[in-house]
Amino acid sequence: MTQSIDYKQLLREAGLRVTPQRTTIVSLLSETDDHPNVEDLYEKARTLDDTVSVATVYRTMSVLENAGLVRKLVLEDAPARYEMMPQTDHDHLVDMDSGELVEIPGTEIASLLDRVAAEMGYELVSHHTVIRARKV
Amino acid sequence: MTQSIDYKQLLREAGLRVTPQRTTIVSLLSETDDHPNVEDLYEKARTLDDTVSVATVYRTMSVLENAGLVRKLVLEDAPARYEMMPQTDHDHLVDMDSGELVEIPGTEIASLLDRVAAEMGYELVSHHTVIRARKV
DNA sequence: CTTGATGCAAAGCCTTTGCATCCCA
DNA sequence: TGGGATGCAAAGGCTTTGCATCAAG
Repeated sequence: MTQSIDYKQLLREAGLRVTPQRTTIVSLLSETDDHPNVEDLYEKARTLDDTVSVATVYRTMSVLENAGLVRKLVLEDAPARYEMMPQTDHDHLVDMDSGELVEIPGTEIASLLDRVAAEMGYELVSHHTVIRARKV
Repeated sequence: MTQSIDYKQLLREAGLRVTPQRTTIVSLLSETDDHPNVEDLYEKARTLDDTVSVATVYRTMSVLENAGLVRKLVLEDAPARYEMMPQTDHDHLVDMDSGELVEIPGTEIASLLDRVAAEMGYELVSHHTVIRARKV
């Protein structure tokens, strides 16, 4: 059982069509610790399958996001980045000096926001928290 | 002493040049409860001063943001919105049904994020939290 | 086969910028 | 009067889309 098959199953189970392009993109995104943007993914995908187009990367990210397989990270003054939907809930911190994107582990933030939303009469659907910070 | 003068002083005290366009834009932004985007501001400004250009609105928002007078709100799939730098710290909630942007009062979120950053060895510079939610 | 997926290139949207002119300090 | 601010229009960066073709189911 190759890893490739796992990614195909992931797509299939989400009710999505399995194409070589989608399989390539999902495998790249699954196997990186980065939070790549579309250009990153496009360039890496090209080295594995030179038929992939940027349009397909964009369309695939959109499809994957709607299917709940991928999370889109919207940052200021930079193209969106993506990560596979995290198993362990986390938020993000941008190191202002290096530009690095660091994951903030834990559900502490989520549960606070959940409570805050509830207190305002809302049910939280999702949240987006980005901290900009510098190393001490 | 008119309000107009207050806005001019606000600019002057920030070390910025006082121009009719900036004064108009600051007054509009100060007197609204909305969180207008550039287009909103441009259209409103036009009704008061038909010399204002979109480019100036963009440049003014950038200048005001750098001066710490204005906060930029970056949202998904929508142009950035702006608000005068809040006196009372707050975050934002997007009502997914109405599209309305609601302010979340209090510093509870900020202090949690502050602590979280510190625990990771960082000093928080700013944070950006947007909750997407539905009315219960 | 039929319908959705893809590649390509063009278009779209928001934002920035070059340049000549203007005007605040 | 000098340097920053403005208007205009063009360009830029990221993303979406129309259309013909392709291929998954």
